[in-house]
Amino acid sequence: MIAEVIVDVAAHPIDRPFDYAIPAHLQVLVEPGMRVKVPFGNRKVLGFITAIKDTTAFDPARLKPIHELMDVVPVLNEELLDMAKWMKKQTVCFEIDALQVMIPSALRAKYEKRFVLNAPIEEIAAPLQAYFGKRPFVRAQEAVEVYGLLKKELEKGTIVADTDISQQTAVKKVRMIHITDSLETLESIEIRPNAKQQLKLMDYMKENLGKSIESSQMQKDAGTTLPTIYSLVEKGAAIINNEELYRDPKLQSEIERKPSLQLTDAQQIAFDAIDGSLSTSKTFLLHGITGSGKTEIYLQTIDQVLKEGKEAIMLVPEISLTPQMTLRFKERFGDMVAVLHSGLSAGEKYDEWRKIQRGEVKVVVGARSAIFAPFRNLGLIILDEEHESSYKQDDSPRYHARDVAIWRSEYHQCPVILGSATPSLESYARAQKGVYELLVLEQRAKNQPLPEVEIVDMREELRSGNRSMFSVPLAEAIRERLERKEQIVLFLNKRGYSSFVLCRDCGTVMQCPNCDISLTYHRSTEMMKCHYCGYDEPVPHTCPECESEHIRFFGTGTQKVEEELARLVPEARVLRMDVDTTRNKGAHEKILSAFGEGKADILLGTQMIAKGLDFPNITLVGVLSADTTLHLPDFRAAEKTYQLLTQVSGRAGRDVLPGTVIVQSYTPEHYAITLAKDQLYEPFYDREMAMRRASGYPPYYFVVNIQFTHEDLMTAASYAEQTVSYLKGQLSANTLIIGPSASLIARVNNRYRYQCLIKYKKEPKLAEVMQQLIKIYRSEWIKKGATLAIDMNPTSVM
DNA sequence: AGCACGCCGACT
DNA sequence: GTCGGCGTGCTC
Repeated sequence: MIAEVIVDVAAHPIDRPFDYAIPAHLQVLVEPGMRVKVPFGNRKVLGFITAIKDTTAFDPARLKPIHELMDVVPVLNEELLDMAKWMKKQTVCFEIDALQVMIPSALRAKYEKRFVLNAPIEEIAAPLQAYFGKRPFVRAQEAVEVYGLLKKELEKGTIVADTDISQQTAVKKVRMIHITDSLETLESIEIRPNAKQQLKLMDYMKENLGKSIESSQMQKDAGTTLPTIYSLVEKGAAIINNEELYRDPKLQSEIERKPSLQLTDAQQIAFDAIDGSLSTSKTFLLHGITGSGKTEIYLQTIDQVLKEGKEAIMLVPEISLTPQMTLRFKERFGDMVAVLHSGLSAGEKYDEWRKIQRGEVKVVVGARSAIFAPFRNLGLIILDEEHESSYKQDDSPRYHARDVAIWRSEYHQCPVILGSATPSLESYARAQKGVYELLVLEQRAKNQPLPEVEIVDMREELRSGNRSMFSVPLAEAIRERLERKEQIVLFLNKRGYSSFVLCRDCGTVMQCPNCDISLTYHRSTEMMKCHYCGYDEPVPHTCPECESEHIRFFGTGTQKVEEELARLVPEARVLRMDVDTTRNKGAHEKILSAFGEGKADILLGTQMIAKGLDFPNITLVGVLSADTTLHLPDFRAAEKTYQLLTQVSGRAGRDVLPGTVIVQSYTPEHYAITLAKDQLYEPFYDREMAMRRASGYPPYYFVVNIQFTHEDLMTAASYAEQTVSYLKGQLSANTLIIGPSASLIARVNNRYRYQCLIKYKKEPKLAEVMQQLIKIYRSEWIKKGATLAIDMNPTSVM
């Protein structure tokens, strides 16, 4: 028997199966989808078995045997193995990357170099002996200072180098003590009268007959020690056992289960349409304005799927995976739900994943990667807020969860629901063409009116002498709400709004030495930081160029707004929510719940507050500048602005109190802003589609972005140039090839970035041409230190 | 990607 | 003389 293995080496020449002999003792155990340790060249690596076969095209005499089997149960099933092959083609990634992204990071390999003793310890140099304590090895990291000595031993063969491979996080185990349920057994046990500890523990056990208690807990409760427990275990009072434990099993039973809500007529129509197609691979686009009750439709559809004995995946963007959201699912489905989000530790994610793999849960709620949940009998996939760009992974494998969802729906013959108040143009266009079935919810579920939106022309404000970031109407509205004890949300687009340091004498803005981007001022740490490469340095007191002391912090970060707000309304209690204040685990939730409890009047934040904020007392939403996303050099700028404004407006007036939204803009006449005012999606769609058609962007054209980086500007440009002329020769005449041009941020980490763009409608040879391009890159450019990244269907082209 | 093999300059 | 620089080639 021979196994095809995809090894854990992400490199072009390695990106294919390698055949290995399966040793006799493993032959009954091996299955595709299991992880194995295999010899590869002169080292050992982890790999995935993708197939098992009887013959090989390779010289059978030179086959190496699998070194070790890592799993008893495959971590990937046949569906996911097939999908990896599809992803490799679809996204131009390494198959190993596709496989790795499907399993929890805890299962990914950890390689650690070690020096292993290969002779009695007395035979090695004396200074080295101390490094090996009782262990037969030292980690290479621990022994850097005696590297020279080690090298000599390596030559003698008294020490050998080795790589230890393990998975990153293990299954958590606890020592459980199962006390016998028979009082007679306990009473028949003889304990010497002077063994006070044992007698005390015996009393404890008699009180807890038949119970299973964690040993640490028992030690605490009974005031005893582990050896004492062991002595009673030996006498037959209890059984000791190491057992698997799920990390933090959030006491499901404490969450009160809640029944379904009554659907409105509109919800019912949408529900019926989906319910009638549960065994087809149809894709539905559920277009419902904010607050129209999409979630209730999801919940009831999932309920139907569960009744049929199938499973469901519910994807949400990471930022809207709030405790409120997960609570809602747990209330409905109890312990049938696993939740996967970035706030979990690797171990916790692994545990949630195992619940799915073992069939202990039937519903998964999670961010992008939850689309790979190893369900076997999938009945429904939902992508809420389907337009969100976070559904596309921005490094390899650059997959879009929507595409994976549709692939899985075909595999399982189950429907996909794409839900959004502001669908992506791609999805809406498909719905128009009848590829997806469009379902519309036009009314808010509680029938509240849409909030009133006022657009303030900031140019007027400037003209009338108001140079602050708060327009007169916004400032007034804020004061008014404060008086009425209502709550306010102020929203600041993060992009383009980081604070920087400017010298007022020479005009210098502090730049990152490694990247073409200005450094961002971080007040909490008093550091200047580069958001691209991580470079940081202390805030200077004088200008680094002209040594002037007239330097000032410029720009409008949330911190800056906070300061100005303090001058405007000193009495207001302000909560700030941005990357700085939410860095710690759970900080996000804390801020939100504090705001919900009315501990602050104003919530000030970036994108992350645009989602899932559902508090009845919010009656004013202010958008400080709607323009920042609008003028980015990206074909999706208008779409993103429209989506953001709609999303943000939806935060106001969600309950009985009517809401007002004030949007400040320097280009208030732009259609993305005027049409978002009344949530006129269709007109926006038509306008934007016309723009896309004219400029040759999705959904009219497919786009591929190819980016080069190199230490030398001219080299990067030259490879991009060569690529453009190569592509022009290979691709069809009506395909547009744009560039090469420098990327928006032309240098990151001291590497120059050049890119070119392919826009095509039909290009049957594309995959092949990309493979050819990779071959050229591999055979020539890679050696010269270039990198190449191909992004099929990028969400943005900046 | 790693790692070994292999062929030329500055040190004990 | 040797240590070590990184070019080249291979990995079932």
